[in-house]
Amino acid sequence: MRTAIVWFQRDLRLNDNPALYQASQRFEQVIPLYIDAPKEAGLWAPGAASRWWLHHSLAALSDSLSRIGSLLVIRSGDTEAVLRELIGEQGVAAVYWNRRYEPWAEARDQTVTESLSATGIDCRRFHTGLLHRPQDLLNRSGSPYRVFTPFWHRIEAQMFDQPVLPRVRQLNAPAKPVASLPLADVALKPAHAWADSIAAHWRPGQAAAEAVLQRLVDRAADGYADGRDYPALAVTSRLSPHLHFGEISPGQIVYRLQELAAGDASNRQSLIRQLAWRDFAYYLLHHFPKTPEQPMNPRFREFPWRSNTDRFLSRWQRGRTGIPLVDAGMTELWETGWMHNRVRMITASFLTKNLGIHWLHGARWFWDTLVDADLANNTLGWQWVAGCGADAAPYFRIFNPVTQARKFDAEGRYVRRWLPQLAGLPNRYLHSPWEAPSDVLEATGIELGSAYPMPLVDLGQSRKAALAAYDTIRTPA
DNA sequence: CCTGGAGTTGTCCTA
DNA sequence: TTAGGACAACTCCAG
Repeated sequence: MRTAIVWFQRDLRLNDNPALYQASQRFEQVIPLYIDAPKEAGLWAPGAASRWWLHHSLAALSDSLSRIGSLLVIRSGDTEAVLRELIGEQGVAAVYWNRRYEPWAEARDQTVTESLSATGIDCRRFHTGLLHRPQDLLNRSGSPYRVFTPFWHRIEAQMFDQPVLPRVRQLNAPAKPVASLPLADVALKPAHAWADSIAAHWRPGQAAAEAVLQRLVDRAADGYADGRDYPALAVTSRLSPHLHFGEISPGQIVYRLQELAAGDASNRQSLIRQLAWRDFAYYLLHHFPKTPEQPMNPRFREFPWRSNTDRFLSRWQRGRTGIPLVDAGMTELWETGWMHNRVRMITASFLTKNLGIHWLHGARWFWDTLVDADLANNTLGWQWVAGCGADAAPYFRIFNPVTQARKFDAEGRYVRRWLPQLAGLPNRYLHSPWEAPSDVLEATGIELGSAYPMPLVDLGQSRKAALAAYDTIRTPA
């Protein structure tokens, strides 16, 4: 009986899973394995929200596997040591897995492959997490793209060329029992009561991911293209955490989006572009592997970020800046493990530009609190906002959170949902309560400085300070 | 080889 | 009230 290990990482699904599918076709016995080895990711070991998701997603995967005659094996420790141990126990001939694309993972997987192959183990890595392999695309001068639009023009025509594999319906477990840690023993689930709050908003696992996609297609992604900028509307796909953990593949999403009728072409196109952005984020991470910590634009190494961050940073983290839209966003993040995309840009712009705090502090907080925390997307997003990344926002583009709120949350539905203490304010003052006359504040019983803070900084002054700071690193004319 | 246009997500001032 | 211009620098590519 020939036996293979299928090593699960960020591909926690039975559908369209090439490593699992190929192993199930070629081997009589398959051992599905998850290895808990957070240290191997260094600074980017999963944060608290990711661990919560991972715990439940592994439970769902384990349940799915048990329905097809198999069992998820969970082990903890150094990846290569764990693999070797299991190979020895079970006389395994091959290890199959789907690639992940973070630089630390690519380096580790290369080492593991070389080492196991040297001792006669057949190691096979499959490509399924992205629509395009990062190393395959270069511009005409042979260097990596740094701007999204040319990258998009290059891949646009191929977006639909994605094979989708059938679900694996049966898996033979090895005759000899395989020891596994109980999921609860792998310190994934945070003890905070905080986890209960996120749990109310999400259902991890492949089945839920497919239901989310099905609903998106059924609604014909109704209003996505026009509505995705309005945080009070529930038109975004909310697929991001499912995609991050590979409960669904980008190929499956593209495949299903093709069903949308011609009348929904603009919604479909908008969604497909978002998947292209995801590919672009991984593309940049592959070609510029230091960017999770280092600014892509070297000039920003000299940028005068605020040195003492403590007071401002913690107020931002907990949504106590005194700017309602920023605080609403940070509250949504804290309570649900997710934040609307436009509000991510606005809260990030406020941290980096108005508070002058290094984008890495923001990236670290998002990393810990987002259920969809993803190294490529997080890095691209923060560097873009800070102005130091690829295709970045120009230095003068500083979001005014009040202007943005009046434009994208005109009725105040989003701010009132997350900051109920301000709900009584009339729309006119909701987004800038410090401008409300005292009789309006009294009538609504809101005391600025206690029930809700005064603004941490003056928006106009801090904007000017940011422009002056950016001026110090501009090239001389 | 050179040149010009265009580029996910903005703000503010002026006329 | 609203539209237009200024606010960089750089990347990529079509012509």
